[in-house]
Amino acid sequence: MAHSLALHGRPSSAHATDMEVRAHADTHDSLRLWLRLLSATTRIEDTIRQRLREQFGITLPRFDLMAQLEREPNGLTMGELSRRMMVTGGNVTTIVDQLEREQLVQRQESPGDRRAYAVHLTPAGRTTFAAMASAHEGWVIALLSPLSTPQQAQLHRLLGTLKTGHPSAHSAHSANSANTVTPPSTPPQGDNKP
Amino acid sequence: MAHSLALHGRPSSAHATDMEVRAHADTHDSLRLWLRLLSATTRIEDTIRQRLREQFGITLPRFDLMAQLEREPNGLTMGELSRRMMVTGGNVTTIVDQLEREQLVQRQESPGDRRAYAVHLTPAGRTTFAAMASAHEGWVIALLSPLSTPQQAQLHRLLGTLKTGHPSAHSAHSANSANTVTPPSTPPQGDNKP
DNA sequence: CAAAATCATTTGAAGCTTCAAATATTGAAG
DNA sequence: CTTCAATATTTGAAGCTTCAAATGATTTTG
Repeated sequence: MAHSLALHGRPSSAHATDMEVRAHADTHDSLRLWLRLLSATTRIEDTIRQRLREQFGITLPRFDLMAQLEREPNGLTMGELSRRMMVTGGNVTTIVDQLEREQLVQRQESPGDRRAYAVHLTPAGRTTFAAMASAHEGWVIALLSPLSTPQQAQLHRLLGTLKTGHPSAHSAHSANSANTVTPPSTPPQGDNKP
Repeated sequence: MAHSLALHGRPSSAHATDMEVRAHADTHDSLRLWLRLLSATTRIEDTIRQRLREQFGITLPRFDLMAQLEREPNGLTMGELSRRMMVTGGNVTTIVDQLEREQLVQRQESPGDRRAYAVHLTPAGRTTFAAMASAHEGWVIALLSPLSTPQQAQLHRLLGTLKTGHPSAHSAHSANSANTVTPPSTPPQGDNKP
C-alpha cells in the first residue's frame, strides 16, 4: 500500500480562505474521509509489516500465504492459493519458491494431476507460524485499542455498509459473511489465457 | 497495498461450533475489524488505481507526485517530494524520471544550490492533472456514497480517534489537522547516510 | 583554507506485483 | 487415437518500493 495521500490537502496555509472553502466543503469531505481511511489503514499495515520483518524476518505476503495454509493439512494447490490470496499465479510461484527455500512450506506432487502441486506447511513452518500469528493478533488488538469495543463495533458496521451499500443485518457481533476474506467473487484476474 | 487478508477467518464451516467461538469472540473481533478495514480500503484503492490506468494511462504514484506539484508554481526539490510523499528518495528519482520522459514534469536547476533540482509541472502536465484530479474526486465521492453524509462524518470521527487515541475535538466538519496528509513527522527514513 | 560532516540525488540489488507469453497436462470431440 | 480447448504452473518484462552504497556539492570548523 503506502501511497502518500496528497491530493487536495492545502499545504498549511489555509488561514484566510477558510470561508470559501467551507462553502462547498461537502464535496471535499469525501476526499478527506478517503484520505483518512487510507492513512489509518496504511499506518497499521506498515506497522505490522515492519514488526513481522524485525521480529520474525518474514514479509507480509509470505505470512499471508502461510496463514492460508494453516488450516489445510492436505495443502492447497498454487491455483487455489492464487484465488484465495487474490493475487496472480505468477506471484504465488515466487512466494512459494522463497518459502520453500526457507523450508517453511513444501511442494508435493498432486496424486491425480501431474500439472498441480499441493503446497503445505512443513512442521517447522507450522511451529513458526503459530508464534507469528499469536504476536500478530496481539498487535492488531493493541493498534485498534484507541477505540472502545462499542466504537469498534460501529466502525465494523460502517465499513460493512460501505462495502455492501446497505446496513449490515446483524448489529455488533457480525458473525456474518466470513470476514471479507476469501470472498466468493472472481480472482483478481487471469493467471493465463491462451 | 493489496495483501490478501486471510489470517483467522474460518474457511466456511462454522456451523456447529458457533457458541464456543462466541465465547471469547472479543479477541477475534479486533482481527475481524482489521480485516474489514483493510479490505474496504484495498477495494477502493484498487478501483482508483485501475481507473487511473485505464482512463488516463497513469499510475497512482505518478498521480500522487503530480498532485504534490500542483499547488507549487516554483516546484519542489526531490528531497521535499520524498518527505511529502513519505517514500524514499530513490523512489522519487524513478518516478520523476518517468514523468519527465512523458513531459509532464520537468527538472530545473536550483539557483542557489547546484545539488538540488526544482521539479515542476509542465503546462501539459498541469492540464492533464486537472482532468485527472476532477475525475478522481468524482470516483471517491461515488465509492463512498453508500454511506450517508452523517455516516461519513461518523466514520471520519472514528478514524480520527483511532489515530490520535482520543476523540477528535470538532464534531463533523473536522477542519482540524490538515488531513493526515504531509504530517510533520519524519520521512520513512534515510535517503542516504555516510 | 582544508578536512570533516552534512545534504541532495542517483544507482543497484532485491522483493512484491501484474501482465503476457510460454510449457505441460488433462479432457472432450470427432 | 488425434486434435483442440481448457487447466495448472512457470517465466520474463516492467513498475513500485526499500535499503545500502555511491557521487557531488555545500557548510562547518579547526
